[in-house]
Amino acid sequence: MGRVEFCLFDADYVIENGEPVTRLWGKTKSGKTVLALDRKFRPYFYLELDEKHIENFNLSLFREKLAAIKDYGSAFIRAETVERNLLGEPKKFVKVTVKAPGDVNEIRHATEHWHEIKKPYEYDIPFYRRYVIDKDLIPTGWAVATGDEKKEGELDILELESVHKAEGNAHKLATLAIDIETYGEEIIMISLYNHSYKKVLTHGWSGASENVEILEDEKAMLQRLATVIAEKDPDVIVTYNGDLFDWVKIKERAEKLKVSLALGRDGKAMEFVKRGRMFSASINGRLHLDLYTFIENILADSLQSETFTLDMVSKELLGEGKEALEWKDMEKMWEEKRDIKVVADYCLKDSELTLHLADRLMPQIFELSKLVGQTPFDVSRMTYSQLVEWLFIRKAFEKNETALNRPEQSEIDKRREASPYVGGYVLLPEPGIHEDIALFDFASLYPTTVITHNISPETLDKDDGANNKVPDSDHYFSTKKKGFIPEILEDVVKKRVTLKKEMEFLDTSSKRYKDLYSMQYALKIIANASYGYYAYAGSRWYSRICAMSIASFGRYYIQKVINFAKEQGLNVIYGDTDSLFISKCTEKRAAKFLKDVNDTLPGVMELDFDAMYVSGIFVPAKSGVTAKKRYALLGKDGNITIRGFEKVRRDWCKISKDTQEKILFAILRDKDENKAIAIVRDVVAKINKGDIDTKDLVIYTQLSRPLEAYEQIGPHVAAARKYAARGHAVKEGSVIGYIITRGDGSISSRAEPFEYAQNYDPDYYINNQVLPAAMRILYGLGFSEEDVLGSDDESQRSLNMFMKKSMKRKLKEKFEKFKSD
DNA sequence: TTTGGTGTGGTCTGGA
DNA sequence: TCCAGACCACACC
Repeated sequence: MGRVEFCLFDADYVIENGEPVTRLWGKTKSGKTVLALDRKFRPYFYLELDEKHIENFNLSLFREKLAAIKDYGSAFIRAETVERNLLGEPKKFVKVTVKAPGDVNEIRHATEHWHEIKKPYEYDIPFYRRYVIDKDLIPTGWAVATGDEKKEGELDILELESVHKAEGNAHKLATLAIDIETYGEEIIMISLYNHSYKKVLTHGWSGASENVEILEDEKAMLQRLATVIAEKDPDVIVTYNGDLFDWVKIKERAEKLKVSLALGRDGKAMEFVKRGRMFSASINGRLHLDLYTFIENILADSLQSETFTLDMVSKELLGEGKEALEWKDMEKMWEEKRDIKVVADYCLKDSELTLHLADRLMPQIFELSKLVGQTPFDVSRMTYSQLVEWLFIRKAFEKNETALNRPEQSEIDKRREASPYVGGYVLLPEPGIHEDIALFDFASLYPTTVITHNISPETLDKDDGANNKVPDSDHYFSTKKKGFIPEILEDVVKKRVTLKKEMEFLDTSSKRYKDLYSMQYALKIIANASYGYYAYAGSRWYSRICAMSIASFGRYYIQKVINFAKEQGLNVIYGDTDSLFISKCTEKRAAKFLKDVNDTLPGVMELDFDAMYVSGIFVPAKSGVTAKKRYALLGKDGNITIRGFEKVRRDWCKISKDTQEKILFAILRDKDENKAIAIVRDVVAKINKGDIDTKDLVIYTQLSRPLEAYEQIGPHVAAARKYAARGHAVKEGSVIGYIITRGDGSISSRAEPFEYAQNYDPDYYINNQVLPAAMRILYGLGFSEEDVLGSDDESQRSLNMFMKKSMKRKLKEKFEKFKSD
């Protein structure tokens, strides 16, 4: 009997002789790979008993009935009655334990309409996830196991006797990044990269180059891939879009060329596992991380990249992108079998960047994995709602609560039809330039509201709740017992506060700081997503009333704080949902205000001081009143924080974004309006002259639906159609980069995918791009287009196009009115 | 498979 | 030809 400690990095199961064997994949401190097998654990689910029949319920009869289900007789292992909570209420269930995972659904369907049964529960928890939850194991954390050890080939196998979670130090998983290049159907190159190994596999051309290994043909190259993976034996294989591209291609070609790619540690081939509608590439015993899915699902909102290509994301996250190599040029090099080094370097760079991204993102993924309690393979592919949901499911087990069922499609449709409820409060900003701005915001407003007011489906309208009524609503929440979700969130929020406190005293470049940062970031993601989860149509713990109540409390608190500030004679200029801006404020005054406010706030609700800003600007919207959600703030360090303006939107071209930013610097930092005007004139002149880098003219817009589904053909749709016509894959979610070219007809008809654009329309870029973005700032400061452009004929012509006369008059009226208000 | 509501603004479309 | 409203994307929190 041996005892092994290991870092648990993946879990799955296989069926042997019709019975499931749970497999835990781990890595010991000394770097040995462990495969722990549990042959005892069995799948189960619950059947809630109908109250009307509980008195007459006879378990032995029930067992007989179960045993009589046709064909499944041998599948049953146990049926027992258990008491557990359902939405906080104790209920009676039959726990049905079956032989194999595949039996669960069939038996559930066979039994759910029996008269003594009210409803089945927890029948759709995948078997290995059930295992990890029930055994209280923490993936990417440590486990200690006992059992009989044996060796099977290279693998150390442990026939599990027992397994528990354990405290453990940092682990060192061997990571390898992979990337391929294709030409038509064919794979022409594969690059592999880790910290001590760089290799490019290719075939069919000559010319030696560093790190390049030339194989006889594609088949030999794929075979070599298998041997390299076997030799390097990585725990983690990282790709960028491997689920949808690299592994799909590799599998296709391997099948076509009849190469067996036994990449798994159990000798099995890579296979695609179904996850909802998508498929993920899975290699047994190795963790395949596809960074693209993680970035798209979780990080996208916090990135400013226009597209989430490896190049763009690497530039933003690592400060280093790819070498510029045109697709067409690369194809030519392959066709002519020359410049092998150029192509090889290019391919190697992809896997290098992928590895460096993994170094950066794996800590975050692993922390999420620990927090949610599921494997990094799964967690790295989850959306926000799934992360929250799986955390809740795990906590439900711990608290003897029954996990609620996923809604049926009909129920989802019904929920989607519900009209929106009222959300956050946005205070109309004071227009113009302000100085000495203090910015405050609530620390996690919605999560702390949930905790403070015990907002949970099972506390809703329970007991009397007289002292816990929702503002502007008849609903209330019981305060007698802590709710299921408030309890979870309290844990999350408290942990995060503790981490942030420790971080304050650390050097931001230290290892410890970075670890803590990843941990608090994981907690933040969960806390922030939990509010939306209540109102999400696909949610198990769906409660619109809870969501509405949270928003209502939120409005109450921010308005309360705004009013309090005003009573104190402070100058509130703006606020959005959980924040407020106060101008003409000193740091000292801000500190006093903060303390006074927090003295009045109940529970864990807390207002935070964000920072002092030297100045800031709010400008009029098209409507004539000051625009909400659009402003710029000048920090003490001379940096500018820009929100909402064109500068931060991907559907504006770089030249207009940069121009707008320069203007904001000129106005706020240099306080030089003439400089701002000169900037605009200069850019307009350059556009007219053709003195512009075409890259700066590209407008990026995402397709939010399939190409055929559009009622209105906007520029990005028109460009996408042309792109598709040239044989490119265009689908829902694709980001189209296009340029508006010269000619007659609508803007859309002149939108060309930027790779194919032959020219650009200076009028469009002046009148519809640069000027609107620039005037957005300058108009509110009293400048007209004439002031900005001067009166030389060329500019005037542009100007007249920009502002049709009637339009000009109307806007001017609105602006005058707005100024006098 | 796409957490919620609030808000701005561009382009197209079809009726006057 | 002009214009309002619909459609659409993307920001903020």
